[in-house]
Amino acid sequence: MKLEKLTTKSVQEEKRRFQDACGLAHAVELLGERWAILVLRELLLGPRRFSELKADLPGISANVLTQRLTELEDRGLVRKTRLPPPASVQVYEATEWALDAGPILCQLGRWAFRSPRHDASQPVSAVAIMLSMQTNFDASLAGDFADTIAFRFGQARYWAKVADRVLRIGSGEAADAGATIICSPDDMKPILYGGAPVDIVQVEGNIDAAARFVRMFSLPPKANVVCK
Amino acid sequence: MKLEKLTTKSVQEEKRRFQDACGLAHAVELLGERWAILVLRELLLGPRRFSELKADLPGISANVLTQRLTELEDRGLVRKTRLPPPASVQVYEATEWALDAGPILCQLGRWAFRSPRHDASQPVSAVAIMLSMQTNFDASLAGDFADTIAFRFGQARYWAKVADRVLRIGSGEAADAGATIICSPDDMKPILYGGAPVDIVQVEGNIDAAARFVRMFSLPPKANVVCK
DNA sequence: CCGTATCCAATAAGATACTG
DNA sequence: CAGTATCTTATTGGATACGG
Repeated sequence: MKLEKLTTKSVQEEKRRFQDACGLAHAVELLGERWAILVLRELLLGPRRFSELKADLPGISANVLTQRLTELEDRGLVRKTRLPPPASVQVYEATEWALDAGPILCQLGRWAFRSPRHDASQPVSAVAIMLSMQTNFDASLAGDFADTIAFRFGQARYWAKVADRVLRIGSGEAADAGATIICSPDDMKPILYGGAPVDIVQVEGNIDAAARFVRMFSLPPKANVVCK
Repeated sequence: MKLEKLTTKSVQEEKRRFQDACGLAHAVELLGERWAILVLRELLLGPRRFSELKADLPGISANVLTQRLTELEDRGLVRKTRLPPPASVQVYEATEWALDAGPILCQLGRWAFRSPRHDASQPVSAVAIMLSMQTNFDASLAGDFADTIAFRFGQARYWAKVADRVLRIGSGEAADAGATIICSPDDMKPILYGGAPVDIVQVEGNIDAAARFVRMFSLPPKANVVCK
C-alpha cells in the first residue's frame, strides 16, 4: 500500500518535470513550488529554526513548510543541522550552492518591484528588509560614510556595514556598530524608502550616522506598462 | 451567475497572494505559475505565435498556454499584437520591462545548471540554446575572433555576433554571417558543450570560423552537494 | 514547544475533443 | 491556426490530532 503510494508519487513527479534541458526549466523544478523561493530567502542570512520560518512567512502552514524544507533538502539546497551546544537546537541552513542564488534572487526581486501591481504596504520580514538594503544600496549616495549600523528586530540581530561605497549585511551582533536601530522590519520601510526620518524609531548611539545611513537607498523606477 | 464566478475567482486570487512586500514575493506572483517563466523565455528573442510557443514547450496544453498568456498580458509582461502586413499574423510579444528580466533569468538558469539533478539529455528549444550561448560565453576563449555565425533551426533564423570578446545574439536573418550552421537545437548541445566538432552538422560558409566559434562556451561547475 | 501525519475541501493543471 | 469546453487528476492549504 505504501510502496504503491510512493511509486505513484514518483511517477507524478516525473510527469511534472519539464522535458527541457534549459537550466531555467530546472530552476523552476528546484524552486518553483509555492513558498519555496521565500523559504530560501529566509535562509539567505543564516540558519533558522522551523518556528522562525513559520512566523516570518505569514500564511504558510506547518505541513507545507515541512514539505518545502524536505524537498529543498532532497534537492541539495538545504541542510538540516543542529546548532552547537549549549543551543543544541535544530535549524535549517542553506547550502553554499543555494546561497549562490541569493544575489540573483535579489535582482529578480528588484525587477519585480517595478511592477505596477506591486503592493509595498504588505508586511516584510527582517531578512527581506535586510536583503533589500543590500539590493537597493546606491553607492553614489554613500559619500565617505564608513560605519556599521546594527539592527534589533525583536530578538533578531542584523548589521549593515558601509566602507568605500560598498555595503555588506549580515546577521548576528555587531561588535563595532556606530549606531543601533531598534524597531520592527515594517518600521524601516518608510525610513529607507519613503524619506521618513530615522528618529521616528528608537536609535541608540550615533544618531547622525544612522540618519546618513538611511538615505543611501533608492528603489528602481516603475515599469512603463499598462495592466488590467 | 457569471458575476458570482468572477468575484469568487478574484477572492481566490487574493488568497493566493503572499502577504509580503518583498519584491521577490511579487516576482513569484508574476511568474510563479507553472510554465510562466518558460513562456517568457520563449519570448525573450522576439515575438512568437501561439503554435510556435506550443511546439517549443513540450508538454504544455493549449488551455494552459492560453491562460498563461492572458495572465502575463494582464500583468504587463506580454502584449498581444499583430505582425505588420503582409504577415498580418497574431503574435505575443514581451514588454520592455519583461525583457529586462531576461539576463536575470539566464543567470538563474546558469545557477540551476550546477544542480546534480539537472538532466542535460532533455531536448532544448531554439531560443533556449541561443540564450545558453549568451549566458555561457567565455570571453577569455574568444581571442581576436570577430565574425557573425548564422543558425538555421528548421524555419527559424538566429545569429550570434562576436567582436571585441563580446557576444550578442538575436533572431532573424544575419546579413553578414561568415558561416551558417544548419541543424536542430539539440544537435548544438554536444558541439557547444560536449566538445564535438562542428562538422557533425551541416555548415555553410567559413567552416573554420564556425569551428572556432563553437569552442568559446563553458558550463559552470557542478555544485558540491549531496542530494537524494 | 517543535514539529509530523492524516484527512478534507477548494482550485489549479492536464487530457481530450471540438469550434470559428 | 488559435484557441474553448469539458472532464479528470493532482496539489494546496487548513484543521486537527499525534509524537518527541
